[in-house]
Amino acid sequence: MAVSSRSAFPICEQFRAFMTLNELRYIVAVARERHFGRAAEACFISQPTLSVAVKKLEEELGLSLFERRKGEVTVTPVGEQIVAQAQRVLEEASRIRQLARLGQDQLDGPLRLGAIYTIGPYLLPHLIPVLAEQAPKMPLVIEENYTSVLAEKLKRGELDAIIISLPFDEPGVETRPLYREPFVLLLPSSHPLNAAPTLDIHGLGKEDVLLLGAGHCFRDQVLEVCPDCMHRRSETSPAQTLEGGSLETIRYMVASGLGITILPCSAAGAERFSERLLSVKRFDNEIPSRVVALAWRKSFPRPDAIDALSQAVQACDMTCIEPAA
Amino acid sequence: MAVSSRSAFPICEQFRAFMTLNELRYIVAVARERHFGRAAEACFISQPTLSVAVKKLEEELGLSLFERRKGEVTVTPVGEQIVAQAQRVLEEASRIRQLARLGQDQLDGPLRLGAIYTIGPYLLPHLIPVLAEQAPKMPLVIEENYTSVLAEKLKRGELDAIIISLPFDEPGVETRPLYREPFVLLLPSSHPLNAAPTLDIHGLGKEDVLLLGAGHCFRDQVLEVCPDCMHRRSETSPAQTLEGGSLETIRYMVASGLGITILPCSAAGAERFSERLLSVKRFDNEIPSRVVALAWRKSFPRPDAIDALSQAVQACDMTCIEPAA
DNA sequence: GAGCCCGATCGGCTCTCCCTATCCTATTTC
DNA sequence: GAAATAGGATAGGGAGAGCCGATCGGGCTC
Repeated sequence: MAVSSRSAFPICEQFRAFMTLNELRYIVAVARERHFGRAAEACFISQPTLSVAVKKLEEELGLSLFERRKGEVTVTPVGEQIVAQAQRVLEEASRIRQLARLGQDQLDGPLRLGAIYTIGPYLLPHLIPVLAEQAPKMPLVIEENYTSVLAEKLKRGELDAIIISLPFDEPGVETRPLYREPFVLLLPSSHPLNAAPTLDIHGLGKEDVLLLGAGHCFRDQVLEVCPDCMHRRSETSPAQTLEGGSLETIRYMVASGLGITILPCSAAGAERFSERLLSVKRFDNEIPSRVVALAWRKSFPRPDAIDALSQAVQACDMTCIEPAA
Repeated sequence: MAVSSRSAFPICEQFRAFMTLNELRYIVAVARERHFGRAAEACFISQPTLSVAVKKLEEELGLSLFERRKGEVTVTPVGEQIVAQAQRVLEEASRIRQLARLGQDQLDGPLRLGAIYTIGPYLLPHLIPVLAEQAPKMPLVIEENYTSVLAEKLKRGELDAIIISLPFDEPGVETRPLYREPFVLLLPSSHPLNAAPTLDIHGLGKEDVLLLGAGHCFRDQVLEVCPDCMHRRSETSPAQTLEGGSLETIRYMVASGLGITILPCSAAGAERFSERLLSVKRFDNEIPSRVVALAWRKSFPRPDAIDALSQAVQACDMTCIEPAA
C-alpha cells in the first residue's frame, strides 16, 4: 500500500506548512482589535474561522498568543513578540507583491538582441529610435554576428532575440517573419548593364559578382538564386570572394570598379555614394529576395518584449526602401 | 440564497491568500537547484506538485520567475529579486518559530502573584526561595492586599494568581486548595488560660480577643468560629478592633498585655518573642482552621506556572508548622 | 530511431479552510 | 432570578487547495 509522502516523512517537520500567511494576518488583526469578532470582520472571515485558525497556530507554536478574557482579549507577552514578528513577515511578503507589480512590465529591463551582419547595420539605425520611443524602459544590448553564432547564443540564453534571415529552424526556437526585402544589383555607374532595358538574375553569368565570405547566410542566398556567380568564381576569379568582409567593404570594391554585387535592398544605400560612381538596379523577372525574421526561445518569458520588437521593426517599414534607381 | 463571503467580496483581493509560505519555499528551492526535479526532492514533494505550485505563484504575480530551458532552468531578472525577497520572508517566518520555541517555557517570565495580608508575610518567605530554585526563570512580582482587591486585580488581568483563603468563588476563576492551617490562640505568658488543661474555642467568651479590621477575611473567619468575640466587642470594648492593622501589630498588642488573639498557626511564630512574654496554645476540640488556596483566571495561559507555584507551596509544608506549645 | 531527461498535464484523492448553526459561560437588564 | 446579550468555542458539512502517480511531449544522446 502506497503511503503518502506527507505521512512518510513525519520527521521532516520543518518542511510542513506550519504557518500560513493568512494565519499571521489573523493574529495581527486579533492583536490590533483585541476582539475576535471584529478581527474576523476586518479579515473578511467568520468569527469561528478566525477562532479555529488562531487556535491552530497556537497549537503549532505550542503556546498561547492571546488570553481570552471576559470583555477583552489580551495578548500574552510571548504573543506580543510573535505578533510583531508576524507583522514583519507580512510586510516582507507584501514587498514581493510590490516587486512583482514593478516587474510585471515586460517592456522594462534590457533586451539582448542579436542581428546578422547583413541586417544589423541597415535595420538597427532605424529600429533603435523607434523602439526607444515605444519601449523607453527597454534598452537594447546589441550583438552582430553570423547566424550560427547568434543561434547558439540564443539557445544558451545569452541573447534574448535575434534577427536573422529565413529559413531558420531550431528546436525550441520560435520565429516570426518581419519583412521581405528584395535583392538589388549594385554596379559602377559606368557599367554596361546600366544601359540594359531589363535585368534578369540569370543574366549575370559573365559578370564579376563579388561575394561575402563563407558563414554569411546572405552569400548562400545569393549563390542559390545565382549559381553562375559561384561557377565563375571557382573557375577563374577566386579573389572575388571576400572572406570575413562586409557588405560595406564590397560596396567600396564595386565603387572601385572591381566588379558588381548583389545586395539586399536595405543595404544598397546608393545615395551615400555620388551617382557618378555607383548605381542600383532592380531585377525585373523573378525578383530574388529574402525574408528577415525575428527568432526567440519558445521559453523566453517576455512575449510582450518580442511583440514590441517586431512591431517596432514593422514600423521601420523596411520593405519600402526604394533603391535609388 | 446565502453567498459565501469569499465570492461575496471579490473586490477585496488583497485579503486572499495570494501566496503561501510553501510556495515561497518552492521557488527558493528551484532557484537554488536550477532544476524542478531536484528542487521537488529537496522540498519533499513530487515534481508535478512543485511545477503546479510554481506556475500558480507565477500566475498570481503575473510574471515568469523562471525560464524552463532545455537542460537548465534559469531565473529571470525579476525572478532573482523575488526569490531573494522570498528568502527574506522565510527567514522572518522562521524567526517566529524561534520566538515560539523560546517562549514555550511557561516557567519563563515573571509571574504576578497576590496574597492576602494574613498569608503573605508568613508564606512568602518560605515560598520564594523554593520557587527560585524550582523555576529560576520565573521571578515573582508580589502584591499584598485584601481578598476583594486581589480578586478584582486578578479578574482585570493585573495579577496572574492570588493566594487567598477559602471559600473563594468567582466566575471565570479557578481555585486550588493548598493547605489547611489550624487557628491557634496567642496569649501573654502570664495569662490564666495558659494553665487551663484544655482549650475550647467556645470558651473565650470572657476574654479580650483582639481582631483585625474589617476587610480582612481572617477577621470574619475568626468571628465565624467565635461569635462571642464580636459580641463582647460590640458591647463593651470597641477598641479591640484594630482598623487597618496587621497580625504583627496585634501580636505586639498581645505581648503588651492588651488582650489575647486568634491566629493562623503560620502567623503564630511565638519563637520570635521570648517565651516570657507570649505563648501559643492549640485548641483541643473542633480545631478551627482555614484553607489557603491558589486562584487564577481560567483563561490564564500558563498552567505550568500555576502548577509550579502550587507545588512550591506544597513543598513549603505549611500544614506542619507546629506552634511552639 | 530508441531511449532518456525533464518539465507539463491529467485524474484522483485527502486534508484544509471556511462556512452556518449551535453551544457555553459570563454579564447585563428587567 | 429569569431573560436577553455578548463573545468565544465547538460541530458538521462543503468547496477547493494541495498533493500524488501516471502519462504526455519536446528535445537530446547514442
